[in-house]
Amino acid sequence: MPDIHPPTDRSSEYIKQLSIDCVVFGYRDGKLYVLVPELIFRGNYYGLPGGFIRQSESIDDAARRILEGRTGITNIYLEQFRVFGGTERNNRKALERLLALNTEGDGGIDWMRNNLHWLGERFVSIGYYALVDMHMVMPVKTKIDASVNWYPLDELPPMIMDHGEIIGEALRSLRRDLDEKLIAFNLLPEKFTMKELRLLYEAVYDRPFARNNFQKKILDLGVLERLEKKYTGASNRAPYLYRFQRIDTAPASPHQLL
Amino acid sequence: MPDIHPPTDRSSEYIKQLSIDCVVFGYRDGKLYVLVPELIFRGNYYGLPGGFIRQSESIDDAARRILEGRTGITNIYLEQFRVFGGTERNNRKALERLLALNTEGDGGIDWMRNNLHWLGERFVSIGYYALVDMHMVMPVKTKIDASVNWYPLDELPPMIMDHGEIIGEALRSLRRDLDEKLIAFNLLPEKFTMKELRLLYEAVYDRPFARNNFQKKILDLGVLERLEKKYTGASNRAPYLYRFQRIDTAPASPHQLL
DNA sequence: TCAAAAGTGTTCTCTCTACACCCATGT
DNA sequence: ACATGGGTGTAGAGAGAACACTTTTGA
Repeated sequence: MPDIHPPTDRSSEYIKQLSIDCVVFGYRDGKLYVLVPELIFRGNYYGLPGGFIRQSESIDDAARRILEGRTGITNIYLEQFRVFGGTERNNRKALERLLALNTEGDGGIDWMRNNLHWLGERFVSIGYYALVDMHMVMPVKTKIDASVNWYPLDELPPMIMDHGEIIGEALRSLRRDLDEKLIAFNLLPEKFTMKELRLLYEAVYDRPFARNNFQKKILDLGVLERLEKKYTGASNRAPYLYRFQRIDTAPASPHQLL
Repeated sequence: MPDIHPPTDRSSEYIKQLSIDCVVFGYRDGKLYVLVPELIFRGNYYGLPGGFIRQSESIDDAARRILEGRTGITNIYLEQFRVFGGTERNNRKALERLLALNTEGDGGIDWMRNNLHWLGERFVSIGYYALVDMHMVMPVKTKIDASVNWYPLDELPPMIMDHGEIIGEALRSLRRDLDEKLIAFNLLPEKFTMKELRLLYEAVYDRPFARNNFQKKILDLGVLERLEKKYTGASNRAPYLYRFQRIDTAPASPHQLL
């Protein structure tokens, strides 16, 4: 079980009152999903995966470390999208109440109780969104998680604090960036059909795209490589598989090309 | 002389290691300007106007407070655009060197020396850009400024740390937002001619816009109110003045309408 | 009457959209 | 053969760019 690298006695190892919250997007079968851990408190509390920033690492590195710990995959596509800095972003009272209701000596609970002086302060949080291939992710619990699961965007559990709003802002940013930065491919497996890509776009923008026009628009971008056909056994024409165009011999993942 | 509200003995009043840097854009005579204070150190050091976040205020409020102190105007259009969080963002060595070279007991120098334990840490900084009507601004020095002046974008002085990069990112964000959010009017006086607005666009995007097409595009937005003509005394047709459309009777500044 | 600059209209092109048609595949 | 769904082409609508022309103003 990975550590979320929280403050310990050496809490000065981390920047105080500054956190990172990550909205991890995944895609499967026509739906966008978000990776949401359930907290160990009794009573169904859900919060975004997050963490803190070490004195010796950049905020981007911190976000990457936090996400690699939660997803088990490296080289994640990450985008900083907004800072949340309202004065109401303080956990002390809620934490004290929850800790009073959760007295058993669970590791995570103990840890939070020991670090309440730190965790109970007002936090400014930097929002990152991540795009991952859901099939590559094995969600990993930290010691403060009861579980970590994927939830469709339209069936999110009630989120603590402003984490619901953070997801909303992440989606707005994703919609703004998807076309411009050509990052949709980070949500798909290496090989995919045009229909899969189109359904992904429809899931992100929550609207239909005309089949033929979408194909033309995407192919005209000139970033896809057409591969072999995909025979599914269905009694219809087999679609081609495509791959995001890799530049020369670089064995890079898509987002590094941009 | 306003205070920049920095840490004092009661440094716990502020969030540590977290700062705000502001890129204040102004426009005049076909050029974009940025408000840049010169620091009191000998040797021409220029840094963005910035400050810190009180425990009792949101980051947006902090940015507003910082800017109101520097410009003397309220109701400033503000946009958070990015966080800068590299590990190299640490002033200690540079500060110690500068303080050693500036031994006279100036108020600002003393204050920095007294707060070096605080100011010398690594800082994560939230970037805001502001759009103001240059003619309304009376730049105000804080105790660590030697002067505060407007500089055209293409004649910026050498900036400390990563402040040059911050300005570049602010401009990129401004270019992305200008059309989408209809915020150009915050850079102009209340009444302006179509040519002034067009020259502003040309300054922001550093490219020409066709006169007639620009006029059509802007008027088709339906947000401008045509006022009386502006007689300049020049021997040519007098242009109309326009005003950003106010909604009903609200005496609001433009950005509040969005 | 003229030059300068503002206002306005027209055409051309390019892109996006909608509709149509053809092709491959397994039953 | 036929239903199903993928690939491709074409005509129409709309946005944007280029060009032209008219109007106003003060010398």
